[in-house]
Amino acid sequence: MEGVEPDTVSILNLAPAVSRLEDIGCCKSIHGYVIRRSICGVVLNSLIDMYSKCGEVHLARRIFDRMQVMDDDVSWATMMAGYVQNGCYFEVLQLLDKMRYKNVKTNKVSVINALLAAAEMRDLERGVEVHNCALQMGILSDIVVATPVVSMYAKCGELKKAKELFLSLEGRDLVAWSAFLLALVQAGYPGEALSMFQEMQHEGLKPDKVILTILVSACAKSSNLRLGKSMHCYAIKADMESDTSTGTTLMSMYTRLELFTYAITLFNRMQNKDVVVWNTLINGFAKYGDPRLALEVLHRLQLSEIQPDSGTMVGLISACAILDYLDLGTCLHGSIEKRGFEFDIHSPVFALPSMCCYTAAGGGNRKKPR
DNA sequence: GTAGGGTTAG
Repeated sequence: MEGVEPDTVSILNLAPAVSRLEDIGCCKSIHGYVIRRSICGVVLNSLIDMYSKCGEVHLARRIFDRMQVMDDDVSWATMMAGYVQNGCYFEVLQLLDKMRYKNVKTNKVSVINALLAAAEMRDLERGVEVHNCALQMGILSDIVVATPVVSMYAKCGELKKAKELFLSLEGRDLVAWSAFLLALVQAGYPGEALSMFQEMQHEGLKPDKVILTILVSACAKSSNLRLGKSMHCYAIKADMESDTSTGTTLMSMYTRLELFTYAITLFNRMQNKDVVVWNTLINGFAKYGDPRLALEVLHRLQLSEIQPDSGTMVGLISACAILDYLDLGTCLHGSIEKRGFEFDIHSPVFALPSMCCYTAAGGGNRKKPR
């Protein structure tokens, strides 16, 4: 960028690139340039988006609050999207109130983000309000708007309404289907999700990675191993098995259905193992298999470059509970209280599992490993 | 310029 004076157009081009890099330093230098040149107007919307995508939503809000064009509906929608991206759902609904008060018009994007926030807040009343608003605006025929409406009803416990609405939609695509199938699984109807999947196939749609993860988790939850295996075959044929998320869900299904050899094979075959992959195996052994193996996997995790997190702890603590490893359990507990879940891999806590076979409290009558 | 879907554990 040396010697080049970026103008407004350049800022519009630069901001999305910086967002992808999530480089806060770049954000600030662009922002500084904007201030020095007294650039104002709608170009600042891209700065709101940029800061939000870099996780600095309070800085985005500062720009939003200082903007002159407070009646620009895109500014409001961008700010709302920023809050959703950062999990600040309450603030989205606050903005919605303020918009109404100031008579700013709602647009498709503000409606979508208000729906997402209402869903996460489990605020059915606000959700219905925004749904009605979408109806009045005549934008409900747009699948991009209708999909979050379906999710909102499902998350607020109105599964019947969600289903009714989903089935009335025209032009259901994979995203709409995934929202609906997930709603069924999360509401505790994995079997129904699997039968609705047949319906999806009749519409000529083929599952992508996202749908596949939902379906595999549905197979696990409904103990449908036959279908689960056929999903696995599909994943292999569609070259999705090596995908970390898909592989994780498959591993989880196999541990849940106690096919540990399958899970381990998948684990060993996986190229990019993140902490979730490790946790899945640890938790799988702890909950459905031999908890001593969970501790063994932990030992291997220590030798890798991956940092354990709170999900790792969940499996370890339950393994300690089953094995009556009171000393180790107490130690982990103390460490959690003291340091939260930010563990250093070199922490002595993580050296304990390898020697805990010598310190097992024993004597308990709880479930023992086979 | 802003915009709808996912996996582990609990």
